[in-house]
Amino acid sequence: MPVPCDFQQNALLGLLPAEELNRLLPDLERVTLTLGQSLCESGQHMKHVYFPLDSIISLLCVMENGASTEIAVVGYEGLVGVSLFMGGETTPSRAIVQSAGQALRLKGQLLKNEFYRAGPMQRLLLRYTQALLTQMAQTAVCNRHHNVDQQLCRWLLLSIDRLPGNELIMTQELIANMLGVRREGVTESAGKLQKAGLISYNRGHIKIIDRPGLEARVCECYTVVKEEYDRLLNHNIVM
Amino acid sequence: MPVPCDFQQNALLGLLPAEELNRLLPDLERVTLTLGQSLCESGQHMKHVYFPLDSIISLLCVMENGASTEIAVVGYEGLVGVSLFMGGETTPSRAIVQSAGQALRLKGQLLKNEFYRAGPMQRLLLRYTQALLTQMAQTAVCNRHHNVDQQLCRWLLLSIDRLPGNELIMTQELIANMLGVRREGVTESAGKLQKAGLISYNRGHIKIIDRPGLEARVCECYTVVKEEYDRLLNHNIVM
DNA sequence: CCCATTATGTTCGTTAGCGTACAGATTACG
DNA sequence: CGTAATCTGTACGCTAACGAACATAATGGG
Repeated sequence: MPVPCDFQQNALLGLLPAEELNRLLPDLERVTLTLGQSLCESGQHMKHVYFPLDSIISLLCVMENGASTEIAVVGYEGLVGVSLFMGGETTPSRAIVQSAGQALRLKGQLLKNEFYRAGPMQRLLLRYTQALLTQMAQTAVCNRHHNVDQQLCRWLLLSIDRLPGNELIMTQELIANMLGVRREGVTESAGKLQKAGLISYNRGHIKIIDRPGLEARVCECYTVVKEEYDRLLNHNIVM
Repeated sequence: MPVPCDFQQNALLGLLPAEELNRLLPDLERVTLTLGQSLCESGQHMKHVYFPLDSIISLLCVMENGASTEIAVVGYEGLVGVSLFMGGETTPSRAIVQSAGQALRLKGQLLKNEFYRAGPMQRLLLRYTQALLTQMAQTAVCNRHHNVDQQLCRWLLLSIDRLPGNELIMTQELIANMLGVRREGVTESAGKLQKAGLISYNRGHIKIIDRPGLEARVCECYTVVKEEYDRLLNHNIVM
């Protein structure tokens, strides 16, 4: 008897018609992801795709000298492993667990089988991939034109949107890696936000106190991405 | 009697099996694109998709204040309009003709019909979209970590790879818009390249003199993108 | 409880790129 | 041909972010 899976916590799975969902359900395996765990190294084949529940995964572009930048973030609204059904099998980016938690995983081949039925699952995954495209594009322009203060706000909001509570476990060092800036820069920006009473943190625990305040400071990039996700994945879709 | 179309100039079309190609051929319409022409405005529905032949199209992310950054470039190796078959119909980015020339265009609905046959065309377009994802991701990290000199080299190489000759028609002002930097910054970087004997230009005409020299100066981002395109689109693919 | 480890705070000189302003130089066009 | 428009070159002060170095503070394992 299969352990009951709260698949609806993942928005993509929740959008699937019952028929498709029932086909997948027996093969969805619940796993616990730990902070810093790698789900996918650059150029490596993935055995599984992951549907996060309350965990968050960062997609990072890592350069030869070790410097990195987050190009997208994936939570309950998405899945990790689009390259499997897109046909390339691998990607040059890494997938790192940014916030520990649960996810449902599925063998890559089973996802591909479902995808190639060319039914609702395919259309859903493609729209999700387009949303991911938008997030990457907006990250590129944000990296170019906005300062660390704004980017930190964006990053905090994107993260907290994908978590059940209002607290995240994350050091400034790690945030700096994600944003591709210095740790000291994050310390300074975070200090401003704390002084303004928007967040409070100590040693790897960041609490969001005044979310509207953060939204008032964030650059447009956050909103653009959020609205595109809503448009592509959140409304009544003819499957 | 249809005008013969040199469709093979477009690599995507050239990779299609005869059957698929013959189905599309009658509906491919040759058009001339002029510098600066917009093929797609942010959030607007596209009537057609475009398969560039010798033209180049820039995908730009434009912000509220008018500042912009190029997030990807499309030439003979690709097509403009992935959002049509990805299901979102629109995207928040603009598509601007960066180098005048010819393209084949196809009514959006016809492309979608072909895509939904779930055959070789679908698999090809999806792999192309993944290549585009990589280009965007690498652009994001390049914007973060590399200086204008390196980015200009990358931009020049990406452009010249998509052109028949070794000359491009492009002012420094426009390059600055693409890279999302000041015009003066481009003037300075281009001056260095000219002094080093790698390029020569005057008033909107840039000639590549020493391509290996450019490759020696460019950041890894160029190579990563190029190799990923080759891997995804250039080898013997089981259609 | 102590000490090694890890996280955060602060400083300081350096630099790349910005914004602005303006001066030549080339082209387009009436 | 001559004037306006466009393109390119150069200069200058300013700022955000960098790199490096070091201080303080909290945590956790022996």
